[in-house]
Amino acid sequence: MDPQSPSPGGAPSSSSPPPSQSQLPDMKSSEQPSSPCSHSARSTSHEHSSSSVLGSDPLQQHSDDLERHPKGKRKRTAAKDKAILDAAYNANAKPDKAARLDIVKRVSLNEKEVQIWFQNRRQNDRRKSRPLSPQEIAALRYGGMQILSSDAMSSYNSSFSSDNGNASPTQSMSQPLSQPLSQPDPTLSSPPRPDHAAVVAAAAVAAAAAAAAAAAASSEEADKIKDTPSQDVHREVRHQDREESRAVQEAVTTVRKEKSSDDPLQYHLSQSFPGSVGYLSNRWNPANSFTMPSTLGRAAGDNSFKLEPFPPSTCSPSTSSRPILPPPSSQASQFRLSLSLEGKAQVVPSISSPPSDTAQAPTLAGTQALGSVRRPSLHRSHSASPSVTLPPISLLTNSLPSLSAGALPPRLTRGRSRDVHAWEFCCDVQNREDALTAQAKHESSGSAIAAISLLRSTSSSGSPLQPSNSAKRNATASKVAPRSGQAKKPKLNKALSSVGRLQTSIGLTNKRSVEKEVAVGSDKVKVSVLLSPSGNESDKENWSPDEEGNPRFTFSQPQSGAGATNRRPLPSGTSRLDKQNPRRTPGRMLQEYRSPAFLLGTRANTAPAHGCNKRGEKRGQSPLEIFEDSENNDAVPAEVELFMRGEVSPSKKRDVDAVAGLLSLSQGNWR
DNA sequence: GTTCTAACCTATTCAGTTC
DNA sequence: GAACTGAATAGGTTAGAAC
Repeated sequence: MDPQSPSPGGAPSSSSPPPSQSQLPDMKSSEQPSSPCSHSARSTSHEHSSSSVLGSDPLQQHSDDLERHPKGKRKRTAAKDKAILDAAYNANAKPDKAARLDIVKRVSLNEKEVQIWFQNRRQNDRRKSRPLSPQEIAALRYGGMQILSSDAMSSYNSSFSSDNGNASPTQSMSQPLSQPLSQPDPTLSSPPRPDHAAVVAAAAVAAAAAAAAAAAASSEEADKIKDTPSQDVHREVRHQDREESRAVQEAVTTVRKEKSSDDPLQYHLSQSFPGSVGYLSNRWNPANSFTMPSTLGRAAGDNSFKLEPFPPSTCSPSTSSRPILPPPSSQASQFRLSLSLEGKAQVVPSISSPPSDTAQAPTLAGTQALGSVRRPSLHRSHSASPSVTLPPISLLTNSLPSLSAGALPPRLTRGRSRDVHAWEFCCDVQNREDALTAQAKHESSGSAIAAISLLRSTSSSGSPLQPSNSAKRNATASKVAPRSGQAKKPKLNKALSSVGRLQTSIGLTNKRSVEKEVAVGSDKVKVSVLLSPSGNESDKENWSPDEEGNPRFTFSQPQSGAGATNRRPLPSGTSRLDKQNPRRTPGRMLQEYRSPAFLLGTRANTAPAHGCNKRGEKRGQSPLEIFEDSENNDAVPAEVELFMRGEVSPSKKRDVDAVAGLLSLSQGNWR
């Protein structure tokens, strides 16, 4: 009304016009009936708006058309009008018709515009006031930590969702493997099963017993952190006030800082909180647990990987995290691969170590130097004597070093990073295998085939050679490996990005890409690439490798029967995917399921090639060969290299040993 | 009970403004 | 030019009144 009526130009007129078009329809339905009354009032009070509203339609339309359509410009509410509207809104966010009319009188806007303004205002307030989602909160606060939290979340959730089928299989897989050697290892059980908090809790408890003392300090910190998030959530919920979420968060953060020392009890309370809050708190807790350990004390504690994720919600952060951490580090022995499968295999790990390296690498990758890390990861099998296993790893590392040295260290610290590393390791393994196979081929056949394979491997992308996939893959991989720095880096990048976004749809995209690639070419190279990306998505897959350092298991799983065999790969993959997804939309869930399946399939394609062919050969031989390799490796890394190089069959055997060993262990050996 | 009207909500688009 | 904000629209739902 007031001055703004400046109607002249546009406001008033504009106000009238806009309604004309948009409102015309509305007018038909709603206003016309009421028009009589409103008209009178409006006409009296507001000529501009009333006129437009009332219905001097022709005039209005003309003006509207002229004003709006020409440029389609929109008028912005004048400051005065806005002030009036704000006051009115504060007084009553949902004014009835009478109130609106009253407002219209005081403003240069017509009733419809006022109504829309209130609608938009309410909508805007809702957006601002609605409580932040845990993810949002995490994002705001922790930023980088989000990933971890997300992972934790994903894992945590996935555990719930996937518990059904996957968990058991995973457990069965992991347990048998772990049990013989590492029954005492809470970590082994826990890692494979991010599934339930209960399991995690149990593992955490066991681990806690061992590392209780050390955990105390860190636990306190973790509790503090956890507490803070929960508190924050509560506060935010309380504050649903119109304060902007940011302001609230800031306030919360400040409060946290002040209250850094909260009782662990609060943590529980936070968990107990109903609804979103509790959910948030839970997330926070897990996330914190994850983050805290890594961030707080143990930057170096590679072992934390597995452990951290597991402890998630249920377990007290401190206890969970620490117990977990210690076992992996201490346990990290190379045996793990062979252990479960065959009693001999346990010792064999040295041979298996190469394959296991991949697995190990992921596990340890986060933790420490590549070589050392890998070995420890392999060592998971507590039972396995670390000393013996180490040599094979070194051998493996020899082939790997370039790759491992570069990228691995950085991410090892975090779960995602694990995944990435795991992938890398997987790739490395392939590379290793590739190198081996390539060498073997070159040496043995040395013929055009090897050269061709190499060429194809170099060309990688469309390599048609699937049949000889393992070899070719290896060749490609091997070639890539040296380059691997390059090729792998990109992969890593993908993984990283995906990691960052685990929760987000990105994972889906990655999966899709993977699927497509697989479906199309199923080329070895493509597969490897896919794997790396999947690594992101496939925290699942990564998990399997990471936890047990059994990427191959994952491979085998797809083959063995994505669903049927409850072995890790599927369960872990599905469960995790599911778990992560569960949070997300069901649609994602589905996609993720698919993707996992595809991924599995992809891997299966890759792995199967290795495992299947080789298995058949090796199963009979595997043990013996493995022992030989292991022994040789143990004896002298150089000898191992010699094996790799000189022995064509041995090189193949390696692949077989690694893949087949893992597969056989996971499948045949186990059962 | 059905239909109509008015109001509301959510999601989205698009223009305007700011950096 | 990108990002943000706000105005406007479209589709849908619900409650009340009229038939």
